[in-house]
Amino acid sequence: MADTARRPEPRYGNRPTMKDVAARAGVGLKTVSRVVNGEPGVTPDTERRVQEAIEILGFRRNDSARVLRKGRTATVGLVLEDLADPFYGPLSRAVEEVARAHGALLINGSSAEDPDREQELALALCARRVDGLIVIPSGDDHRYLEPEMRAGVATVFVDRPAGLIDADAVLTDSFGGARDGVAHLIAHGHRRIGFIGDRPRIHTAAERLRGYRAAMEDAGLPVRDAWVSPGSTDPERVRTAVREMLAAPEPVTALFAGNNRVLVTVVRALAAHPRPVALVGFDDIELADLLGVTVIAQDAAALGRTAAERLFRRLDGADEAPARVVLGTTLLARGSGEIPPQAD
Amino acid sequence: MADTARRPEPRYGNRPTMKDVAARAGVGLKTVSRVVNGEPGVTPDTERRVQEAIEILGFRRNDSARVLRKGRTATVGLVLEDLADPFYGPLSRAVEEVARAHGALLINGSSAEDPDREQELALALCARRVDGLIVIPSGDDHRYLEPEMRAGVATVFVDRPAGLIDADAVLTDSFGGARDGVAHLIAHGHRRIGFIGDRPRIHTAAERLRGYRAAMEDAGLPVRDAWVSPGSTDPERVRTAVREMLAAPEPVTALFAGNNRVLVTVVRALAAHPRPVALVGFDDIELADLLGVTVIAQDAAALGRTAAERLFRRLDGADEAPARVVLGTTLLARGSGEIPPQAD
DNA sequence: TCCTGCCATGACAACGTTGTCCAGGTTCTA
DNA sequence: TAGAACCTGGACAACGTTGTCATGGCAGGA
Repeated sequence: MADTARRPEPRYGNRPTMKDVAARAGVGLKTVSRVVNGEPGVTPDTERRVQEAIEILGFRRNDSARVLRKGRTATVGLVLEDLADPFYGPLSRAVEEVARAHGALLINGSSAEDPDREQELALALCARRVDGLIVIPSGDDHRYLEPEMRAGVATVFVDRPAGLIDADAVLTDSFGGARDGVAHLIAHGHRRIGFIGDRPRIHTAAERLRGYRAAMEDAGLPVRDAWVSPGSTDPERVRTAVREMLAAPEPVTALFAGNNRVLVTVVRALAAHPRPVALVGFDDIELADLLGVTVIAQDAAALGRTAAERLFRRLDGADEAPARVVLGTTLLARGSGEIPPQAD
Repeated sequence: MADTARRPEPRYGNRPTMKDVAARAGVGLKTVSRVVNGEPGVTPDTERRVQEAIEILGFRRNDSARVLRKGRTATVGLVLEDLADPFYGPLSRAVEEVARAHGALLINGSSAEDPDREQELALALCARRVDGLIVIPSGDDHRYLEPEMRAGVATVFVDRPAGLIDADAVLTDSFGGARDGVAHLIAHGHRRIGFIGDRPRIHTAAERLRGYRAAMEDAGLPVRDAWVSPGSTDPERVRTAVREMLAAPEPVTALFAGNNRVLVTVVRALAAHPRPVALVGFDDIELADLLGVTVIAQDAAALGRTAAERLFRRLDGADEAPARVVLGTTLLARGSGEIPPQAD
């Protein structure tokens, strides 16, 4: 027990190190390092002996130590809102593919739309010394990241811009998309259109609401307070909003759903409604084609890919000024958005 | 330039270290460590001085170094098939929540159903010395993980069992679920039922096919070769399979879809078909309720949670024998599975 | 034969942190 | 007041790897 007295916990289950391999192969430590990393300057015979020792001992290089020495982790962090949301799956996957192409791994975590949790996560990732950070912000103040960014952590924001700091952002044109969607409804004869979105705290939600108002204004149409939901993705509140808008003194004949969560609930609510109501949603959702739901589609994978590519360009030394990239949307007409206004 | 000659790359962008903080605060290195880690034995006054220095320099502890020293990374790896698949989102998220509750971060990667890529990823995670590994296997030989597991990497397999090694596995009862689903169709009068699943290489796919055959046999029904698709989730091939089964000499009156990918394609194909065809699918999918699709639902989040809890029990020292946990399924009757057989 | 130069190899320090141990000072007790 | 007990603080080594540099052997040319 004496010789392990200084080793309170079995480190990594007492794995063999390069030193052990070197001893076994009867070579120096650095030679093992050379073999493991495929560096030149090792005789085939020596290499074979080292490889055998590696095999026998079941050695695997400890990348923690490597990282400490090299100063690069080959890891990027992704802070998103909820990995379980079908919108973020493809985004995440796209980031992962780009990272993989650059030999990097991905650590990701969900903020659950909680600014404190976002900060905690992002800073934990910085403590791990990720080379870069991709953040889908929940909060609206990202000054806490300034020291990190100054210290060299490349950072790109996706889906929503950073708050109170100057940083790269890759966004979908929420304003334009919503305006197009609402204009589409107006073009099909609607004059009283309801908007149900997420909390206006969230940048995309605010932008989409702004797009809705712009389209109405462009067409010279008024917007009644009763036609705009206060904002929440909670199914119960969305259902209430739908019910109230359809029962208002000036009832809406069409609805615009501000994101995928809201959209599925609205689709369900309208399915139970006797009178046809036109509907356009922001975000495509699976099987929306079969249900004939017209949507403003955004490309989640493209968001992720674009952000990741920008991140790696920075990591590869590009020294561009922070910029905002805005991706367009696509209107997919499938029926629900082309229903004409129905009399009561 | 002389003093940086030995430093070819700016490590972590030249971040301050505890040494720098110590110098600034006029204390010893270890005292900074104590403050940072909230260890006792520091006067309030000293602590304040250190905190100030930390603030001014923008110091953040380098967890890479910490990990090297402590031998634990507080990180678990998750190897899944495709982060973009809506089935894996909730699973991933559930794992993340459990990890978070244990103070660990999650590195995840997609194998894209490629055994080599699965191995590459899993071993890369082991090289990073993740404390534990959760794997949704793509390959059917996991002997490559044996040295790692012996070396102390806790490993739990999810959704599909490990191949050729003895390890924990958390599975859904694919056999029972499929048998129940097919029995449900039989109970509604069907005698000629088609099965379209994924490649039988995949354990769950094989089990579901077995469940289908068992249900048919239990009912004394024959299974024609033409009723069983060779297995692929490729939409084109699924559509072909549907078409051929409906046009076979003994055409099927009902279909069983082996997973969510197959199911959406089958739903689309049947929507375009003139005659009603009964359908039950494995895996619930969003909006399936509105489309009236009867499914055998499995709980992806429960899979992830159960696996992660088992993993952390092991990390906390539990020394149980590897076991297999099987979670049940739920039949959700929504209409498509209750359509009676239709004459040609 | 001797020298030059190259090549394979290894010794050593350093990356930034934490665990151990010791020193010096203070407080309490006999 | 001496001694013990305690507390704060710091020096030092170690974690496992990689970059730098030195060394020794060997081939080739003069």
